[in-house]
Amino acid sequence: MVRAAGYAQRVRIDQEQGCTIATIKDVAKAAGVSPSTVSNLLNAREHLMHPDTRRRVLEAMEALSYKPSRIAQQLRGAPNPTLGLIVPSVANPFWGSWAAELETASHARGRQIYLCNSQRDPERERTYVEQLWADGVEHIVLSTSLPSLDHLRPAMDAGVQIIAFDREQQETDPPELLNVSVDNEGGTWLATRHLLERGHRRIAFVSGAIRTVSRRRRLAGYQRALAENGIPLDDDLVPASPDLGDADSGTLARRAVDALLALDDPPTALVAVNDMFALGAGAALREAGRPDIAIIGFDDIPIGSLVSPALTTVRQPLREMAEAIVALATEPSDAEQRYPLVFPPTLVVRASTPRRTT
Amino acid sequence: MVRAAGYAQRVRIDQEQGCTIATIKDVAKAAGVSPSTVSNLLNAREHLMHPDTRRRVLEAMEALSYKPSRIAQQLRGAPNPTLGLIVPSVANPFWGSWAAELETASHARGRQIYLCNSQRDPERERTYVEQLWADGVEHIVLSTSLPSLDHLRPAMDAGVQIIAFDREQQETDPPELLNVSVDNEGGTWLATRHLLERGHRRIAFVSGAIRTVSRRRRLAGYQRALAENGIPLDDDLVPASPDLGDADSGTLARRAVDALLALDDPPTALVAVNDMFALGAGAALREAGRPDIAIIGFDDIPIGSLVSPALTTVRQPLREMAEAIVALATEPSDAEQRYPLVFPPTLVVRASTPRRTT
DNA sequence: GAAAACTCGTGCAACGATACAGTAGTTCGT
DNA sequence: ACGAACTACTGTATCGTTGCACGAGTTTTC
Repeated sequence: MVRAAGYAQRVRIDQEQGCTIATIKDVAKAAGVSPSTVSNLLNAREHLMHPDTRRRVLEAMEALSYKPSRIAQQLRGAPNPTLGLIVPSVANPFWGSWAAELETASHARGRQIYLCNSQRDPERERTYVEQLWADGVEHIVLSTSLPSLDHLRPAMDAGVQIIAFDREQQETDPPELLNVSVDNEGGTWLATRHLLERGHRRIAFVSGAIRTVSRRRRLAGYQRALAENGIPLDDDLVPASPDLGDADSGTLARRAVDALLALDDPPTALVAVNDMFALGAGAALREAGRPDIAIIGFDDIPIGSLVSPALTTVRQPLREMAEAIVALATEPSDAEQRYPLVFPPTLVVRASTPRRTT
Repeated sequence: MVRAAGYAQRVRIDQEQGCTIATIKDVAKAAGVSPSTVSNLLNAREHLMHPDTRRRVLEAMEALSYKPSRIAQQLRGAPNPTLGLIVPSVANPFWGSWAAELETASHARGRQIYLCNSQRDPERERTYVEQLWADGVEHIVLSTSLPSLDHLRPAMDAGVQIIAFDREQQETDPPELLNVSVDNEGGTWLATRHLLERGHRRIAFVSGAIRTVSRRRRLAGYQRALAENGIPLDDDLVPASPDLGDADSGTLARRAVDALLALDDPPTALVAVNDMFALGAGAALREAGRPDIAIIGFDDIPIGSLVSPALTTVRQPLREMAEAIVALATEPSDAEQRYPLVFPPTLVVRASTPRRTT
């Protein structure tokens, strides 16, 4: 609430040193016209000035290397063209890949991206949204799986368009919220069916805390596939975890694997909630001398193809989703017809899911 | 240069719908005082108003859920407290970890971070710097290894403080530029010496294009360690690559490994320019049936401990470097004495560098 | 030949917040 | 009793840009 005063001094010192940046008035003076005329030129109203004037103003702008102050423009109501992107954890390669993909799609339409790291903390999520809002950013892609988005109401009420990613629509969602996501339930269903086809019957589900919308759906897909094949659900095969796991998913996966191997009737295959858990579980299994146990991941992060055995996984169509989101932010009405909001996953079979042998 | 006009309309429509956000005038009117008084309260000048007035103003602010417009404050010269961070590739787990680390250090001092992805493109680097500058951001951490930073002169002249990361100081650098980096040359020297101690004599260096300051230094460290041990340099052991490699380092590493294995006298150990190349090379070696060849990476990304064999690597002290950088941005004079600008790396020995057997 | 229309501009108020000068009204010192 | 000092505010100009109303001078129209 209370802030130290006196920052205007700094600006004044800069000016005394001659580090001043040119304003519209400087350009106007240099060109011998009024600021209004310069503004007219800048705002596509060139038709109401003489070509000679136009040229003089352009020369003055060039000479002073003038750039309009976006802060002043924003004060007048101009939007900040930047797209905000909030992710749970940049240290997690999946979110890094996602950010890179959205960057590419956004850049193709001439919009830059500010990426923010929420650490899955709703409070940080809120402060980043308000920070972006304070900077005039109009569109925010919120990669979150929190069931409720109430903490963002103030910003949404103020007109910030929020597009949620990795979070299928909930009943309690406000109507202006858009949700773009892969079909999580369908993805783990594919994964589990793949393991069933390879002869596995005792299949575990390895995950951090199942507290997000997407993880609930992934668990549901695993359960549906088992149920459809007449395999009874066994809670022992879904070890509980208190933490969500991002950079530390290695530790969590290891703990889950230890619990599974300690069972009287351990599983022959694992469905991991994502690739990071799959990699962690794989390392734990090899250390425990059970490299025979099959593992399938979810996300298809690039590293999955570099490790050995290469990871079988469920691919999220990141490129297509990124394009849809950027289109939604750029031309909402048009894009809402062209793109779905839930995208189909695909199975990527590699070496980590061998046929059951024993 | 020329932009579509008419955005003030949007604001007006919002206001008609009642979505108006409270301004300092609204608060003043509601509290029955002048805007100046509200401003005085906001700017730590409470001593010059009656306690009752103070209370009324605070109540009005609360009732209208007023937040000062930072855009207006910035127009008056207030700084944007956000820290800008530009990285070459968020899809690369090392840069993701670095961003997360800087986020944590920065958050501890109450400053948020805008992360920008440059794709190693100087032009993008420039537009992001100017974007951040346009938003009033005063401190930018530029994670780049480009030898020249001339493209950022305009912003630096305008007073934007740039702190370069992963780039040791160059002679041509302007004096106001700060460079924070790990001792790259010392790191690969450590790595190479470790392989020598394990009995290896024929050691290759696997990298993407060696076009950045940090990679040149890493190559130099490898060469120095060999020279110090009387091993002649062999260009065949440093396969050239046209691309730098980030998300695609798997492919590049594979190509390098193929070239090395085709030699008459192939290496028994590899020094990789970073962990991503090390992982890619490891996969390629296993596929080629040569899992016996030792590999050491650089960076110590979290995944390195999850793969098998776990990756021996050179750790960058990211936490310490992040703290130093945030301190430099927050209290420059103080921090310049407390922290070094070049940080020592440490060797992390795991399973991927066995003693030479044959 | 006067009104209308067009050309090429300028002046002004506003966006929201702020620093400083100014100004009533009260209290104090001598 | 009268200026000085204090308290508790307010008025105003400013940051850089913009849209609209206005205006002076020239050309066209009937």
